[in-house]
Amino acid sequence: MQKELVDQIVITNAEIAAAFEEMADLLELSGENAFRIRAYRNGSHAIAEESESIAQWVLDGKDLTSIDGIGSTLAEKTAVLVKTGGLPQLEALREKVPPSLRDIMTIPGVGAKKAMKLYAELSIKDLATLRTACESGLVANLKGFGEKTQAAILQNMEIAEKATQRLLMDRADVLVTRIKTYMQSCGAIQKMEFAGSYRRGKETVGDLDLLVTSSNPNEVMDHFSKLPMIMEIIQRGDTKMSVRVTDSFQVDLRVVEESSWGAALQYFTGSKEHNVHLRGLAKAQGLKINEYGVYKVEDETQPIAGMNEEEIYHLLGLPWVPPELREDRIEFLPNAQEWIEDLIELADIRGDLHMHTTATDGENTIQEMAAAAAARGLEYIAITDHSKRVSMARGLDETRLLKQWSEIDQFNSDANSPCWVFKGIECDILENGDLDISDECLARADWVTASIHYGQKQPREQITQRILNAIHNPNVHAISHPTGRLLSRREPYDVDMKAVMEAAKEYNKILELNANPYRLDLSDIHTMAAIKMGIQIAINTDAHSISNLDLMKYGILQARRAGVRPAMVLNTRSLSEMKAWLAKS
DNA sequence: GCCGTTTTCGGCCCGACTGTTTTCAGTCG
Repeated sequence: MQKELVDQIVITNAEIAAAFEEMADLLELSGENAFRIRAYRNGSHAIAEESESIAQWVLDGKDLTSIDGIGSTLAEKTAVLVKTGGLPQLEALREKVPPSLRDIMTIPGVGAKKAMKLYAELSIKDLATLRTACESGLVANLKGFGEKTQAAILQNMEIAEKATQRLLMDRADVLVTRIKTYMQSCGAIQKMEFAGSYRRGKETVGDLDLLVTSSNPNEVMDHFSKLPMIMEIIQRGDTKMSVRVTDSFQVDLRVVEESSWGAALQYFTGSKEHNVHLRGLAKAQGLKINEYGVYKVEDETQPIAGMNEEEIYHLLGLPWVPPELREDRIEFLPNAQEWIEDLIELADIRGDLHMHTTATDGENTIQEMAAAAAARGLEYIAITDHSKRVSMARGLDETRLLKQWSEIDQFNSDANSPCWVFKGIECDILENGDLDISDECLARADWVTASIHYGQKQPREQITQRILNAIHNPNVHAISHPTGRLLSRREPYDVDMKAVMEAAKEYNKILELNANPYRLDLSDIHTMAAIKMGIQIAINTDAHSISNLDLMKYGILQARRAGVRPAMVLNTRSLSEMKAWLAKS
């Protein structure tokens, strides 16, 4: 590929997706055909989910219509976006509909129709003018609005601003545990489960969906309404109730009959894409699925399934699909049945190959980490403290590192040691692409994982080349947190992951799936791409304390979302297999 | 605008809740 072409790739998948999402919003505001709007949203979603650079596809002349949800029109528009950076149709729509109306649509209870009505009747274009109009009572006078709507808009405006916040998985777990514990004291509840993106193990959670079975919904809802952390009850009907808890976070409660448990659990677990696909399959077989059960189209009075999820999937000729896979990415592929049962589980993990000690920025000693790992059933760990460039963490130079390794040798030689410790290092990849520890020293390590901590803002080619340098070094076994993202905090480095993966494949190097809920790096999408190429991954906690060893479960969740099986993961090997692997590489 | 074992037209998941309507539209998930 010529240099000029590389320079032209300025638009990311996320930017293309955002353009189509804006098209969809503006088309919706213009009152366009709902299916056309959905087509743009689906296209946006498909491009955001694609792990390879779509811009590169366009420049390589590859056929975009091979992506599900992209037809000839969206393919053409994508090409225009890539080549010109803009889209004439989007510009025209922005002239017709003020783009700031999209902000108004983020207010709960205000959709396209209401936003457009506010604009047409009162010239309201943004949140500020809307607030003024509400405060002066103008909005309540509009046909179809009224006092309650006006008050709700005022109240929900601040929520709209906070609504972009999503909870990390560990925070969501805390909420879930607290709510579950509280709800368990309600005698009217038989079954209870959190559904939605939480059950699917998504990297962040936008709200919580609590599903319960009971023959007395009112008693359940009364109990729920007394949940100590509730700030506001948003709505309450016969079977459904929505509340806002601390930090504006929304929790939905749904009460169903025991006979609908499976159907409701399936329905509310989602994702939307998975459910649309599933209903399509049902329809093709003359069946209809809703949250109450599965029905024959010719007789909708009596459900033929619905008690549990298994019977619903089996009725459609499918294996039960674990919630983590329900994103309509790989779970409906013809061979899914073969590997779904073999999906990785926490119990498959035999070791942890990334953790820190008191020698750098960890809170516990080698001995303490080893004992805690053994207590969690692990056979081995690798101690991978920081190298000297990471001065903030008091990174190790060669002298201190060799001293730590002799300490580990001594630890392993003790017959009473709780688990085996590999002599490792998280070696910094310096800004100039060199490694932070000499090759002579690295050659004496059992396990070297390389990662970037500085110069994260470097241009794509430079960052990518640094990681490639590390992969090319024969002493390096793995790349840790390959994209450097911190969820809700920091964007990933501008790195060409396709090039990284191709090099990892060629040099037989490991890519880490860092299990820390802030990182989850590799992402599920990148993990999926990596295993498809036959790259081995390692799922590690990057623990800085004993308790951090428990973060492994979040890495497992993401791996399951990517369809990872135990054989694809280095640290599912037994100690003897692991030693043999390291001896060869 | 997308898509195809009902294939180039005619479908596209569908039900609950709220506020406003007096039988339903808009919004949400």
